[in-house]
Order: sequence, then structure tokens, then C-alpha cells
Amino acid sequence: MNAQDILKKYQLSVTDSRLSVLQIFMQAGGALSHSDIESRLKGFHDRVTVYRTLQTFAEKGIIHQIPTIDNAVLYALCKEDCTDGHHHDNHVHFLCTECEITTCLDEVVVPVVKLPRGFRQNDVKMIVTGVCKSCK
Amino acid sequence: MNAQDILKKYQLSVTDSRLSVLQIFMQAGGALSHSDIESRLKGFHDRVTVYRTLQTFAEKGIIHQIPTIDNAVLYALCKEDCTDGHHHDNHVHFLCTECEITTCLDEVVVPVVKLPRGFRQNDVKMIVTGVCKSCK
DNA sequence: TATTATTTTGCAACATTATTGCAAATTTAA
DNA sequence: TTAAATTTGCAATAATGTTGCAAAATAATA
Ligand SMILES: [Mn+2]
Ligand SMILES: [Mn+2]
Ligand SMILES: [Zn+2]
Ligand SMILES: [Zn+2]
Repeated sequence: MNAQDILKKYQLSVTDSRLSVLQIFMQAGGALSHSDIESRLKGFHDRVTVYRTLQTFAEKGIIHQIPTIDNAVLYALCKEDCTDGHHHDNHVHFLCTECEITTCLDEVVVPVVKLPRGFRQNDVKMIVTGVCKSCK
Repeated sequence: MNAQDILKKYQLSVTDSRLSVLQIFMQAGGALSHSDIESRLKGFHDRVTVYRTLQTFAEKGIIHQIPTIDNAVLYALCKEDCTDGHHHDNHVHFLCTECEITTCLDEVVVPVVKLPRGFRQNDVKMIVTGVCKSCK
């Protein structure tokens, strides 16, 4: 599915900036931060537009967010079945300390965890740090 | 162990700001962000000092960092056995969507996960979102 | 296709958050 | 008590994020 199809699928107007951001994600191997995207756009679009685009994509379920410990949330494309408020990205994320690239390990499902009595569980995120296959 | 003892244990000078920040952590139930701490200090110490204090504490293994998806890294006190570069905080973190408090579930160990061939694993972080015991 | 309605964009202005250098103050070592 | 080492606060600066609004682009309608 190409960029334009994705936008239409999620009922978004097809615009230049949205297409560009989508294409950047599709080319990138791993997850990207706001500033990663900004720099790859090489000034073609405004910073504010990028903020709004990422927010829209996340809300629609086109991209999902990956928490980090360095004040720079990462974003990555979702697989098919994410929709409006409902993401299903229960895979593990891997941050390589060598190449600094964060990847979605789509095939690695986040293991279940048993919480103490009284806790109700909604969503789980798991971030593994280490050395990736390429950098080994 | 009181604040002063902790600082001495980790071979840090005992200063006013460090003691205050430590005490804030000890009183707080859950994890705190930079701005949480800043506001609790009520202007008694400079923002910059808080940044440097948190960084020092994290490096020494007095506090550990909890990733979030809203550009506001959280910090929480480590248990006994963390040292200089080596943290051992392999417990699950729980973010309650009601009270917005993030807590360390010290008794819940992060489950092991099997990565694809070629990946070497260092550290794992797991953040569960839901409704906590108190808010149920 | 031409016109209109709706949405999106870029800019400017502003707000918040984070980093750095350096002198003064504090803490520790002698 | 004094000297050395560390830490702090301030100022300046940078980086990041938000909002309002008019112009531009897109989508819907005739
Ligand atoms: Mn992912
Ligand atoms: Mn913890
Ligand atoms: Zn790597
Ligand atoms: Zn709660």
C-alpha cells in the first residue's frame, strides 16, 4: 500500500506534507523522532506542520509512539490493523546502543505479566536495549 | 537509610539541594518528573541545579529513569543494589490513567523475552498502563 | 469544469524546557 | 583554620513545543 492509499484509508486529505512524512517513514528502517523527520524534510515543510502531522497520524492509528528515556518520543508505522483510537502494536521495541537505531520487532510479542490484585491492565510497552543483529 | 546516608554511601558531597531532592523522592509515592521536583522545591533551588542533581543521581544509581511517551522522563528511587553505571531495576512500572501516578511495582519482575537470533540483550523496560489499585 | 466549503499549511509570536560558561558560595580535605 | 575541590545560581543561549490566524491547498458540490 502506497502513501496515498494509506491517507485515503484513514480518511485524511492527501497533502504534500503528509505524503512526504509517510514516505520518510516507509523508507526508514527504524523508528523516527520529530527531529529526525524534520531534518529529513530538509526545510521543505514547517516544524509546526510536522508536529500536527505526527499527532494526526498517531490519533488515526497510522503510527505508534515509543517511549524513550531521553525526552524524544519515537514514532513508527503501524501494521494494518490499527484504527482511530485503537492501536494493536503489542510488539517489543529494540534500541541498539551501537547504531542508536530503534526497531519494531514485529514478530516478538510482548509477554504477559501478572499484576498485583486490584490493578487493571490496559496497554503494555516493552523496550529492550542491547546490540542489534547488524551491529553484532 | 536517610538522605544524608545515601549521599555518603554514593560518595557525593552533602548539599542542601541534594538533600531536598532526595527527601522529595522519599516522600513521594510514585515516580517524579523534573518539573514535579521543581515545583515541589518551590523556588528554593535553581532549575539548573535540579537538572544536574537528577543526572548525578541517575549516574550513581540512586534513581532510575522511566521512559514515557509524553516527553517527560520520570525518575524514581532505586533499591539498595544499584551502583555507578549498573542499575538493577528490572521491575515493572505502572502508569495509572486515573490518578496519573506512575509507580514502581517492585514485586513484579519484568518477564524474560526471547529475541531473534543475533540480538544481544542488555536492559529491559516495561511500562504497563491501566487503573491502579487505589483508583479502581 | 467552475464554484464553494472545508481543511491544512506556514508564519509569527510566544511559552516551555534544556544546556553551557563562569564567578561566587559551599563543602570537603589537609 | 586554611586550602583545594566541588557545587551552585545566574545569565545567556539553544532547543523544543504550542497557539492564532490569514493564505493556500484540497475536497465537495453544483
Ligand atoms: Mn513498533
Ligand atoms: Mn522503578
Ligand atoms: Zn545496531
Ligand atoms: Zn491511580
